[in-house]
Amino acid sequence: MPNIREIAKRAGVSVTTVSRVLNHHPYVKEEKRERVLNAMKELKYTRNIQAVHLAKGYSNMFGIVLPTIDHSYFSGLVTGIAEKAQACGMHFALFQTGYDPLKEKEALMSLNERRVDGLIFCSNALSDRDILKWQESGPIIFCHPTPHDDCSAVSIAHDQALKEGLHHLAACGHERIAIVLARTEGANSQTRLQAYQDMMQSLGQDIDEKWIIEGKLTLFDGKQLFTEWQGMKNRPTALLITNDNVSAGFLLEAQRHHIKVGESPAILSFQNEQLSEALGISSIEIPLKQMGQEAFDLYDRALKGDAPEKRVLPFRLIERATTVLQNNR
Amino acid sequence: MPNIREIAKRAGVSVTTVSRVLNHHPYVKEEKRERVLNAMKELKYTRNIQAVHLAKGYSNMFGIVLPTIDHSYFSGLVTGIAEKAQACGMHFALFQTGYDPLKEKEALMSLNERRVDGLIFCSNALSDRDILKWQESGPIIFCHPTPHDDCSAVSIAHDQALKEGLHHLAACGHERIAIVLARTEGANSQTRLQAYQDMMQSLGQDIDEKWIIEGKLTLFDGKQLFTEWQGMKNRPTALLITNDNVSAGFLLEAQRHHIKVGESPAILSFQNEQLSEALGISSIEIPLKQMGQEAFDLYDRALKGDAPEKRVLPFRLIERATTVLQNNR
DNA sequence: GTGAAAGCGCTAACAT
DNA sequence: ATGTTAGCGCTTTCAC
Repeated sequence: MPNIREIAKRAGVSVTTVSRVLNHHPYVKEEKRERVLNAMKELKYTRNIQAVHLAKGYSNMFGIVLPTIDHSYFSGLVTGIAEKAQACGMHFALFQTGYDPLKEKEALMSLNERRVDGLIFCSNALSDRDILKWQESGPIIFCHPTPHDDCSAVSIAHDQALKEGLHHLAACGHERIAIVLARTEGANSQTRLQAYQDMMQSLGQDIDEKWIIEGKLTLFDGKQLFTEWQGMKNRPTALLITNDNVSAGFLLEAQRHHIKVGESPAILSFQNEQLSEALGISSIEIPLKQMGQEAFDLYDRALKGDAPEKRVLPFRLIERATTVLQNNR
Repeated sequence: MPNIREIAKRAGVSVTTVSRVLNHHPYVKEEKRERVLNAMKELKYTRNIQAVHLAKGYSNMFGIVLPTIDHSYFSGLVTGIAEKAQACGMHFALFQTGYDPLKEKEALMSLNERRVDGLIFCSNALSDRDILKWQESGPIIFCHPTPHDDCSAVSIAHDQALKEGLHHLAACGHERIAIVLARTEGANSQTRLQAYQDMMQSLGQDIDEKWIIEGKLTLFDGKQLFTEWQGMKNRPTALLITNDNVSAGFLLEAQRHHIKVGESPAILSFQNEQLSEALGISSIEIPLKQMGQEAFDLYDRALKGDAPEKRVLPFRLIERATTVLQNNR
């Protein structure tokens, strides 16, 4: 593995010139540039990126932090981030946390010790505030609404989407509406629940505490949810489910049990991936790819020193078979 | 950002001692270790991992190369790899290629310039042989059967699984069986097709060239496949589909068209993710997580200089509703 | 335009 | 046990 010193010797120039060629610096005579390029070819030179990193002080590498990549929500988000990153010649490491605060801290450690220049949090267990303490080591971007104004974030207007969803269910004739969340999150969960409670109150509907269901993320969780729903004494007639996989699991399990259409609860989902379209599940579209792209853009701007920015993306309610006007309730 | 020199000064020791403390070297007096640790705390020291990488010559970082993370096959595989990697304190970068050879080459470049110590290829467009040329820069692992004996690989016995699948379909009374592949791959595709052809011949069934279908990877592709199937003059009565998402798309589209059970073709799928269970699709289980774990293990061993190794994991045919005994064909 | 030389922050002989 | 010192391979002033 030759280094630039050897290339310099071979080409009869200084290491500086070699470095200039390497970095496309303009001030190099064409003739010398050629000589250097040839020497590189002959010696099969490849730069040692680690040395570049040390000398420059950054690595063009960032980290994506998420609970698990094995879920369409997050893999969709990552795909969007990756597209843009790749176009900029940036690389990224993946940190899977399983919502373990310790693992999230490891990602923050990687930022601290400069393994990555910055981090994009797709979802986090630690509080946003705690995470932002590490910002002096590099930019941190969130993919959910966050109240802190010293950081950039991208998201849809979750509260508004939730309200619109409830509105839709109400318009379909439902009053006994349950809400199904992915997990118990700190601040976000609170605001969402608040929106739910406000909305239900305005419908004049008391909330059964069993109607607030948390910790549902996968298809399997959705199947279980159906069983739980069956076991409820005070069954909701509609479910607002914050993830397509859960909705699909619920619906498929309902079908497997040959639940009659009239008896199955209405389902309004979030995300709108291919699966919910194929199953005819009404869903509020979350533009994941775009969200990922914007997240990267925000990261890129933060790197350049731009001021923090909040971006709110549009959502769209897509009506399908699981939410239709009810007359008999 | 203090460096070890400053820590050394503050603690009244040499940089070597600081380095030793940092690397848990045994030969350090407890008292000095304390002093160093204190100095670190006081100055809020964190090591610069880039400098460590340069000095050591490796980075404990590898790359995972795949067409897209936004597919349950690959995200499952990555999850398995990540679990093991994380347990070893290793990090990884993701390279999404979309089966673009140029992008695969970029990943190989990253290996070459030591951004990563090695690569795990989940699936590749370039030939295995071409990829292996880069092995002098670091270990390369494949996640499919490969004939080259200078590399490690993990997979299930694809050919055997395919044969067992065809056997099963034949046992259910099918003779006109189509095969649906993810894409036109070089060597792998050939051997699979060979297995298909051999098997069909032994069934005494001529193959309609339209029964060999390629380029199907997603749920959406599966929906399209149904339409294509409907349009065929010489319709197969059974489909061997190499991916659950495609199978699900096909089945759901069939259901949407109210195809009667007897008229819908039998489906035997591969992968066996939650979705195929929920939909009652017969599927040949591919132990993705385990495959990922083994892939990492192979990588780890290759790093240590162990000899290349091929690992073949067990598969399992799970019968469900889409493959049942037919009497009327 | 070009080059000498001083880092970047850490590791690892080697000497003591 | 501990310290001195020479790298690791590149970038980047600064002077010419």
